Amino acid sequence: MFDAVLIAGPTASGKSAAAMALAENLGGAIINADSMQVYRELNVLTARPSVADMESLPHRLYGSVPGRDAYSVGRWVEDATAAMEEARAAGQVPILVGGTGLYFMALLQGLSPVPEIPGDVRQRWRARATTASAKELHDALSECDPTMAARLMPSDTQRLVRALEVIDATGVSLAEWQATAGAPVLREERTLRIVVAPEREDIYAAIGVRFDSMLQRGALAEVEALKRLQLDPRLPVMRAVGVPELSAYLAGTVTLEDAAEKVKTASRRYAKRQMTWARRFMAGWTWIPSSQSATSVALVTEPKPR
RNA sequence: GCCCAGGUAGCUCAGUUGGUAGAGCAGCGGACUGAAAAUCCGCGUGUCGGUGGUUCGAAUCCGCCCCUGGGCA
Repeated sequence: MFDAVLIAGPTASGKSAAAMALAENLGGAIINADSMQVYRELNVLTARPSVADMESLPHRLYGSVPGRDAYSVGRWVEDATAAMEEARAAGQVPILVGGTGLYFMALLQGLSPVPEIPGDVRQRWRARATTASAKELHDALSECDPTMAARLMPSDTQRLVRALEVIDATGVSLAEWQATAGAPVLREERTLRIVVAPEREDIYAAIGVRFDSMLQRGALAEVEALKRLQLDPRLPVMRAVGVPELSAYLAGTVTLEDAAEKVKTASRRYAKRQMTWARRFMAGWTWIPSSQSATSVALVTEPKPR
């Protein structure tokens, strides 16, 4: 049997249904591998599994983190590792499903052992990034860490900030930290790896339909409740696809129609990025092109248990 | 029916005194190690509504026709 099953794929591809089918067949526990479905406040907008689904089969790491936290790959690897152990202890096969490619990579390759950056250092650079231009950040990085400065695009604010906080807090270049490979949590050959990837036009169509139904099921109320928490707009929850767009509508800046179009566009672009990632890093996985993934996945699992 | 304003990239529109066209958005490709649903990089040929004409040369000037919007009857 496998140590774990990994199911990746773009948004609205039908991964969750595939995971459900598999979990049922194998006696598995579903573990979330999606950076946004972990947030408590985001439910309909992130297409989290329904309450009925979560009750019928074991699910972990869904809505387990408060939006005020800035979650991270590092924390997820820890959480997922613990969740997998719990599943195995209960005699269940861990089935990790989600759209966050980086999370799967971290599990399979491990994360370089970069020390945790103190909150105040982190805050300082992030605050700095809101006032300083990318160019200024890049200049600052060139001063203290020319290696990373040369490696990064001078416009890549987010990575510049990361490089800055690391050199600032540890005195060592992020390049140097990353030169040390991390320890994989899972051995690739002991996993079943599946990419659910329907035709692009099918995904795009599904995205449109799905968002319309999200509106029906209370996406607006969800964003309204989130707004009431008055969280820092830079936090990950606040940047989930749909949150900024629907907030703008609630603030009266745009019509609902325009906001909805924007959300769909953002989702399409996200799906496209996910596909790029999958082509690059998941080439050796089992690709299921059909959107009838639930049944296909069940078939894939039968042939070769090794 | 007449008058006016338009018809240029999938969409919204630029296009100076005629030298065969370019922005934004969309779309496509790519990068990716603790914010990753993030962040960033790259890609612009399209009967310039149609058709005749003027000209060495027409998206640009002229005629006719078609379509859209507005006005007058």
